[in-house]
Amino acid sequence: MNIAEGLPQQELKNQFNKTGLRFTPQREAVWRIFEGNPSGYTISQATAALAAQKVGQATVYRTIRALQDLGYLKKVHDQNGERRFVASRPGHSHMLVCRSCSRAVECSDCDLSVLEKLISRQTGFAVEGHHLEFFGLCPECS
Amino acid sequence: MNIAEGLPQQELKNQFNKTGLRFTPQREAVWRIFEGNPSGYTISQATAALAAQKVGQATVYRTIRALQDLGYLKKVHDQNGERRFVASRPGHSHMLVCRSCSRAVECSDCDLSVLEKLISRQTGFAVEGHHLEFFGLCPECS
DNA sequence: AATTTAATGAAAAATACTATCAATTATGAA
DNA sequence: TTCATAATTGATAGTATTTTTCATTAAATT
Ligand SMILES: [Zn+2]
Ligand SMILES: [Zn+2]
Ligand SMILES: [Zn+2]
Ligand SMILES: [Zn+2]
Repeated sequence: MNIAEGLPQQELKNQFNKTGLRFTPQREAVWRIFEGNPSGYTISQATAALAAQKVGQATVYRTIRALQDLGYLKKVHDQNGERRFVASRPGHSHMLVCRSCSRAVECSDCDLSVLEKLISRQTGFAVEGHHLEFFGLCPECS
Repeated sequence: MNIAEGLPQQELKNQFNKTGLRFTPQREAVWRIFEGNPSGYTISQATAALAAQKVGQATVYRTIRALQDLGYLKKVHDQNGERRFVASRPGHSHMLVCRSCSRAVECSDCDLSVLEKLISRQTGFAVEGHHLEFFGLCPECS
């Protein structure tokens, strides 16, 4: 329902360590800018913001990928089709993205089983999953 | 329900002309490779395939964008996250993409109104639309 | 402390995409 | 047809994005 605010750094550190990765100051810096901004960042915005904190470009790319893999960042598309990354909880969910301010809210309600069965019957596909993203206006922008 | 096969070239020509564009041999060549392949192409696959037909790279980019704008190509994501373009009918629809062969099938059934209302109530967002993509195994790959 | 392993970042390399523009091709009016 | 007009093409150059390399640094382990 809500984006990952106030996520204990410890959880993230543990998740990194679990896979043999280290939760370095740079990686923490990357996480912090995302955690603090519900509108997320495009890659170039993130590299710009983090350059000011002396985090190198390659590290930004690598860390965004790692956070994605761990499920703490999800990809969304803003109004003009640009790809953004926003903080999220791991696991399946859907994102709502504001077309005005790009604020993203995570939503874990997911009942597409009826639709999936219908589509499965109609097409013969064995449907295994989906990606679903909503867009509209957030409460502030309405 | 089904991808755009056997689409009369005339319809496409008319759509191009309607906006002052010409349906040139190059554009027809681009359309034909997509029309003939339900798995679609990544940009680089398309440029490679069309280079063999003497269609330049810039023309491929331009034509893919034009076909997208007209609604005859839609963007999907294959199993390893790569962006592909596949033939489609204009208008809102959802794509099912096979995780094995990338075959895509278009599905126009769309009843997310209940879910959208639920999410709207829960988040305060004025939901205006969505992007939904399914993945699984096509009949051939099952 | 010494050893091992992972991470960083500057730079280079590889890819992806866009813009330019002279030449070509289509369209339509006279 | 002929001429003028407008759109398209594609080679090339330019820009942007992403990945790789690798010497150095930092962290963890013994
Ligand atoms: Zn907003
Ligand atoms: Zn879902
Ligand atoms: Zn398949
Ligand atoms: Zn829909």
